[in-house]
Amino acid sequence: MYAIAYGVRYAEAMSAAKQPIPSVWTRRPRQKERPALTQDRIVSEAVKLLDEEGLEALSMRSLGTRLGVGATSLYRHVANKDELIELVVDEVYGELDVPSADRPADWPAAVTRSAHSLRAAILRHPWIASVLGQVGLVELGPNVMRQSERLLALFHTAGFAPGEADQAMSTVMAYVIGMSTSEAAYLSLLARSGQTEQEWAESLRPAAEQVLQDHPRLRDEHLARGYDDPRRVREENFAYGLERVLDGLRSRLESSG
Amino acid sequence: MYAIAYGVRYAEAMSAAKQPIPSVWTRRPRQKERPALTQDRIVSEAVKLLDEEGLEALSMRSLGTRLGVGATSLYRHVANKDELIELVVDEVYGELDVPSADRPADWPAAVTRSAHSLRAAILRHPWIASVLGQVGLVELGPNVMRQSERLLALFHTAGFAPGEADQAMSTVMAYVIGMSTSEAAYLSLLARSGQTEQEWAESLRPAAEQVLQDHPRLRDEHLARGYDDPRRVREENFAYGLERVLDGLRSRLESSG
DNA sequence: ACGCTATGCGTACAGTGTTCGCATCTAGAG
DNA sequence: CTCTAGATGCGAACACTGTACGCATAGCGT
Repeated sequence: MYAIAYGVRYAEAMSAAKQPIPSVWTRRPRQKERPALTQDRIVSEAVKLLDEEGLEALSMRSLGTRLGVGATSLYRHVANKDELIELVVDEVYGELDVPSADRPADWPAAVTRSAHSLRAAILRHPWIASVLGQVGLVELGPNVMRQSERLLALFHTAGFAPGEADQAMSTVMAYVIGMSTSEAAYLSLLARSGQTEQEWAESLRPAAEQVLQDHPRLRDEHLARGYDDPRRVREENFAYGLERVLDGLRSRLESSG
Repeated sequence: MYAIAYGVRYAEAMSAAKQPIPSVWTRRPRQKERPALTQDRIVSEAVKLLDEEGLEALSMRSLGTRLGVGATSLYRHVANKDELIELVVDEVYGELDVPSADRPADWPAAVTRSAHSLRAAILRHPWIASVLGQVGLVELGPNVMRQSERLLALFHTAGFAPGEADQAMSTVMAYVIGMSTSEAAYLSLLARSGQTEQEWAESLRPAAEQVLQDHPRLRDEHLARGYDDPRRVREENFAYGLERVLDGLRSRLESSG
């Protein structure tokens, strides 16, 4: 498919070369037709593809096609698919909104905002749940480092000592990632099923109730909130846990400083 | 390979059938030679394969070979590779040690123990990090439900109201999973590199120090504890965060009850 | 005008998950 | 003991994957 398109483009270039005034046409035709394949373009197109069609739709060939390029051309700018995925993860971290550390007393609000921003990014790109576990060294990505540095600043100005600030940050990050990736995995499954959440829940209800009969406590919890708007429930659950985590950190800060 | 083995077995059965006393030999030869392919056997062999050779070594064919069986035979007992993975995840949850809810006051100790047990299971099977994000509905697995029910009991007897106990449990689970899967992902990468952690750290040091120059706060944190035994550091980090989470939950319990 | 280097790409290969239809084995009924 | 129905194993085949290799080309510096 792209081979045909390329053939056409190539023919145009050839006929243009026959013109007596080559300078204008031969100088940089490439730039206009194809904005030059670059790592940035590959990565951001990969994110788009992942958002639109999900993780299993990302292959080197499909990505190449979207960029009007052969699959193997990508390997000039990216070592392999794993590296591409590392880059994609770092790209997503770039979307975070971490406030700068101004007034020390505001740290809980600032961390809360960062946490919600991370959750939102994960839910915007649910495929990241499947991918986070495969990437060993996220920590070295430039965006990850930039945002970590900013987040760390919040904990430092809050009064956490060096050596402890990192632990506090990791605690919050672990909570947010754990909570959000589980949400994202669920939402991915839902999306793959093609149903709305209501339909899905309804079709699952008989099996669920069957299996909840032997688990009274799970059943009680389900009955307590199982019929509210699920999106709202998820947000409340996230906020609840985040408050507990921040409470725990705050009390530690007060008792030690 | 297994085709040859099967051929031999088959020939034996045929020659045995010629004997005048067939009863002993023809009755149930199958049972002894091959313990009958069953879903349980498939799942537990898959776990062994994953532990020994890692996630990318798990294919239907390789798993079949280990069981002395063709790849496609597995599909009689398992719908999918995805389903196999769901089963495998549930199997791992079966290893958890969640104390039963006896004395209400002991809940922080009991939850702490459960948390460490979950972390240990994840680190014993590091591949689970890569796989957790792919499984949408872990919650319905029988082992997951059993352990959740037990964990929930801890929070109920602690005094958390129905509707809140689930939130408290999710908070702890999210923290533990977030922290442990990130550890596991790192350890998987390390294992794939074939190096010891010291070698690995040493070979990474120049690049790391280079990149830490522009991030003074990350650098400080690194210098504060970067030279201790990394395993110990990870355990301390985990314990620190867990204490904060439980503190937050405890203070919530005291202020509302 | 000429060569150098970076870039694109077609081909090929080994390996994947999964479907299909055929052989075989096992249990139970007559 | 025989016969049959259903469960189980399996080889071949298909569409698709990531990626190594080598050749063609483009654009730049001389």
